[in-house]
Amino acid sequence: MITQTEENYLKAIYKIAEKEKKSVGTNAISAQMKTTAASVTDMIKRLSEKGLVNYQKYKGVNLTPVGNKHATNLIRKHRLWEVFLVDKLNFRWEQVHEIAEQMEHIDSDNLITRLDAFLGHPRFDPHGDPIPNAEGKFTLRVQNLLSDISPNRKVNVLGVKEHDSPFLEYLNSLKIALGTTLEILEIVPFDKSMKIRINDSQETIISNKVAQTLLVR
Amino acid sequence: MITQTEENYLKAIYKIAEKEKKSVGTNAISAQMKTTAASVTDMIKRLSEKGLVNYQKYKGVNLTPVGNKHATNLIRKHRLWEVFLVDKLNFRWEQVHEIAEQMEHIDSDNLITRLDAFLGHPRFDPHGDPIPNAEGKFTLRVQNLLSDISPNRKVNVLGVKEHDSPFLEYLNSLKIALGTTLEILEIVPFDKSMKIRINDSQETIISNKVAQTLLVR
DNA sequence: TTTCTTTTTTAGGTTAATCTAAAAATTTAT
DNA sequence: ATAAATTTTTAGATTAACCTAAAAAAGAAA
Ligand SMILES: [Mn+2]
Ligand SMILES: [Mn+2]
Ligand SMILES: [Mn+2]
Ligand SMILES: [Mn+2]
Repeated sequence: MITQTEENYLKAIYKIAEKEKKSVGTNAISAQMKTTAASVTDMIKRLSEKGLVNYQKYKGVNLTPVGNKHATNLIRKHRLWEVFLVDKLNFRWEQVHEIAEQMEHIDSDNLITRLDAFLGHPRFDPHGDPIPNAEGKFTLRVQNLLSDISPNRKVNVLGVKEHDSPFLEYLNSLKIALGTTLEILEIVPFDKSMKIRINDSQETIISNKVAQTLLVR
Repeated sequence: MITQTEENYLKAIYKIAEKEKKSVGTNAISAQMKTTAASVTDMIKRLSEKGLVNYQKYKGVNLTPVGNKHATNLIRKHRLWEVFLVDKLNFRWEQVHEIAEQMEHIDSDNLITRLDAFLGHPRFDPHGDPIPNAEGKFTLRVQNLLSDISPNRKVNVLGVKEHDSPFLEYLNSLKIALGTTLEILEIVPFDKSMKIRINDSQETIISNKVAQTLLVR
């Protein structure tokens, strides 16, 4: 039996390990989970007892194969529920993350198998994130950060790296969504801000920080 | 903030109060919740602190209006999710209760409003139980126990009073579902068992205990 | 290679939710 | 009305998940 709290820790560890390939430190986890380092040490011991992480004092943790499987399954459930909320219940992309945070803990393999079929086996969620299959394998895709694209090129928005509601609402206000076409008109050398044309109509300037959160091709 | 455990207690108290109109005793709750009487006393104090139940030592509890609203809302969520599982994900009626026990705790009014619309504002769940509206009002309906119907009458199955999976599977094996027509052919005086014809075809004998769990009109 | 800084762990404590065993109150039976 | 049976509460523990403050280890800088 894995508790909801333990599941949240596993997901946090997975997400940190995703970017920093080395072993995951106590402080990084406490930041992600918004708890104290002391609480993390407690929990790490419990996860280690249960065989979900490998742990050596002062050396940080790594997910075991079992822990990794569990973490990817949580991500699978989270993203499938997000698709459900957007495709079937007409939520907008900035509204679904919080609800999916709760739904991902529902425990029923049968439910997820059926949900996946009901949704037509989606491969990406409403933020463009890949949905791992039942074995935990992710679909790979050619994608770049908008910030790495050179001027005078036209690209399509595939995803966003930030699920934060205010950020997504800002994109809404710019009429940027998944599938939107962006043409890079100009890059200001000083701060790397970009002048872009959105869907062949309005022109705007976006900061480099924003360009770094947009995945395109 | 109401915890999942507190929610489960509220629902238990509601269900007990539904049949026995007087105040709900500690033992009745401990039986329903499968805990000890001592644990119930602890929890009752907490619920009372939070204004969800009225409590006097040794006198049992009653839901306050706030507690009652919360309980009916849980039942609303539980039953709506059951409809979703059966109508949209093609689960059978004996498979959904356990999953709905988990889903009923998802906290989002917006979600439930949209789910209700997505399902076409259903008024009854897959077991024939009424779904309270957002204000907690139940649809009333003319219905009787099959055990109270006299011979030579034809009735329709409206609901079942037992959600237990083995019992529902037994009904499946008899080809009895919601909407099924039953004709009472004969009642054995000794044990009140009934000879019935199901959907104008097979004849069977069912015990009085079974006849007492079937709601018909 | 000391010394300073940061990270991590330990020590000790809290709250929610549970338990068993024993005491107290209430209800039922004689 | 007293005794017996039942119900309910209290007392005292346990476990998960958290916290603060202090100690210890590891890493970086002087
Ligand atoms: Mn999300
Ligand atoms: Mn997402
Ligand atoms: Mn149910
Ligand atoms: Mn039901």
